[in-house]
Amino acid sequence: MNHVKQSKRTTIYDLAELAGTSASAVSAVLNGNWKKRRISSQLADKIMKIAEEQGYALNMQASLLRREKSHIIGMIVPKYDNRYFGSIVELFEDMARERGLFPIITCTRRDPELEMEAARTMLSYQVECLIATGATDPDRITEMCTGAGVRSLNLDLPGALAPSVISDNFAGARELTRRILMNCDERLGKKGPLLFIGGRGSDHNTSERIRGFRQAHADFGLPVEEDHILACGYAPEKAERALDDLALKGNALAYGMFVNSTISLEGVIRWIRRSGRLDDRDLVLGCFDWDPFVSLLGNGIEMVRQNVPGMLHKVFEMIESGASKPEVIQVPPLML
Amino acid sequence: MNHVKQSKRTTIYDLAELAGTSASAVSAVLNGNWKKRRISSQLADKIMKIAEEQGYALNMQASLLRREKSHIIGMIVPKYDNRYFGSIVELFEDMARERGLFPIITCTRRDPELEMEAARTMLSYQVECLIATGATDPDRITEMCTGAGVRSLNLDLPGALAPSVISDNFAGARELTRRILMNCDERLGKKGPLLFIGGRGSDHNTSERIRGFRQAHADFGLPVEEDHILACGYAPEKAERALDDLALKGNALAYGMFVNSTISLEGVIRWIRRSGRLDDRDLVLGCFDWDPFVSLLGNGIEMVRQNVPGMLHKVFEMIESGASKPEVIQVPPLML
DNA sequence: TTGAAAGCGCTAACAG
DNA sequence: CTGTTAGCGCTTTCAA
Repeated sequence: MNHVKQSKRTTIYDLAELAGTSASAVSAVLNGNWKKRRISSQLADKIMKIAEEQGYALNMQASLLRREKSHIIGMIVPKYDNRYFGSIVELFEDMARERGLFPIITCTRRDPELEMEAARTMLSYQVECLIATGATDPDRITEMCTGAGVRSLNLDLPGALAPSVISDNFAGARELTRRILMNCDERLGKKGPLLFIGGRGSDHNTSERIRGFRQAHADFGLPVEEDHILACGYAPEKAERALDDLALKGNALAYGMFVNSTISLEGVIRWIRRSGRLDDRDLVLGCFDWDPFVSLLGNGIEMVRQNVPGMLHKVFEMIESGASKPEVIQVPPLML
Repeated sequence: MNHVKQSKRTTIYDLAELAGTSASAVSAVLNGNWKKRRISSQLADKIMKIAEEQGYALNMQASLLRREKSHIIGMIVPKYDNRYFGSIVELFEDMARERGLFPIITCTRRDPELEMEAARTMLSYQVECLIATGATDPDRITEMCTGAGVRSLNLDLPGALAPSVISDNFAGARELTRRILMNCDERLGKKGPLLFIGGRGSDHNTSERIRGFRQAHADFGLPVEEDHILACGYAPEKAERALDDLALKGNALAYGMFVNSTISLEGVIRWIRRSGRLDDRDLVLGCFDWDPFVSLLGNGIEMVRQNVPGMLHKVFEMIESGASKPEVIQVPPLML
């Protein structure tokens, strides 16, 4: 049954026979190098017409096997469940296609093993370049790629072995913190230090943001309360639980919070609504991430939006320039 | 330079030479059919070890060219910018991998030409099956696939030529409308008819939802005001403009709205905030789509969540059963 | 202006 | 238990 399917597929030999010519002529015409081969436009037209009629579709596997370059570019991405990664993927596809590349993307759920498996699979598909977005262990991926003679780049989270394009997390967090502190003062007349919540303490972005958070406090001569830094992970429930724990310990809650992602923000808002401990009019929030609904939440939540087009332009710039030195390019996020 | 890259790639011939054996033995071992070929576990171990050391990666192109089945499954999807399509893609990848298939996904931005181009490309990559999700012209895609002897399925939006798995839009919309009407009554003491906003009147889902919307009105003995059906498209700005137009025409705005997607809801909420015409306490909303932030908006917005796992299970069930008769399977959405 | 032929890396008979 | 061999469909010299 599957054999039938196979034998049904039209090949260039079929077309050649129908056109009374050779496979190589068909190949040349189909690839648009018929003027280089000085094939008569008569023959070219005839071949094109027959291909059309037969619904011919190239067998990419055969073509790529013979060709020297695959024109395939791979990307791995942790999740599709927020606007940030969604827009990265959508724009990446577009930009790749514009450049005549075929993008393949896969989601690895922040799982190091899945990341490696996905990377290996992409190498099997002969990707020319692999972009590791938000990878938990980018250097292992780079090593694997290098071993196969394939370039790799890191996006969103930096690695030590390949070029990395990331947001300027320190500066962004410092400015966001400054704004939250100002809002606290203006809206509530409070000058207390803030709470930091969300993210993984072990990942570079979170630690840079914590550094910016501390710096902004220092800029105002404010202390940072150590137990108010809650890098509790990304899932909404984790943020909820962390806030519960803090409240249980009887710690005074801050008047303002720096939330490390929209995903964590979900949990924070849910906690606020649920706990009834604080009305959201008493609380000033800021979020290092962007989602259109957040601005509609109506609490004057400050947001930092990562500059996705800016970062992807950098990525393709480096791909095109052939850069492979492990430098870190920081792209300033947009303050909204 | 690229030639260097190529020649660096280890092949099974290299491994065979290093192991002092033949390429076919290496192939068998690497594919796990060495017991079928009764290769000594000694040799098998040796080959595995060498492959590991050399960082060998299969050349999928060569493998697929020779194999009869590609194990590649394709999906086209309109957008990545909302939770619905995000979760479809994420779960689809998982379920495909669980079944030993390699998923390739591409985003076609509701553009019929891009859809066809993407489908053609996927055929070139020898997909065994193509899922057209929310396609603007699913039947053209099916025709193209059929011509190449490839199966296709429609998801989210139905087609006439292939099996389709969609939400039960009529029943969902009817129930959602009922709830909005009840809320209007309970919260505002109003029994007036609702406004329908968002979507494309030409697409099946929207027209089914409008049918459910009408039916629910009929159930209550209410009229539907024809100029209150605004199938203005999906983008937030379109919803905003449509509401502006309606207001400009001096039409009385409804007390309740049926919003056809979260994307449209963005525009609706923005319009409400901007226009100052109505405070959101005076307005009852319902949305045929789900987003975690919407429940946090605090206006008691009713939502219908499409049953993504349910739909994808149906999809894979049909793939596995080999179904190709053009029936439409309706999966009830979840009422939240 | 065109065709014949080699071979990309792999798999699956088949022949030991 | 293992190796040799014939292609999969295509691109690309090379020869005519």
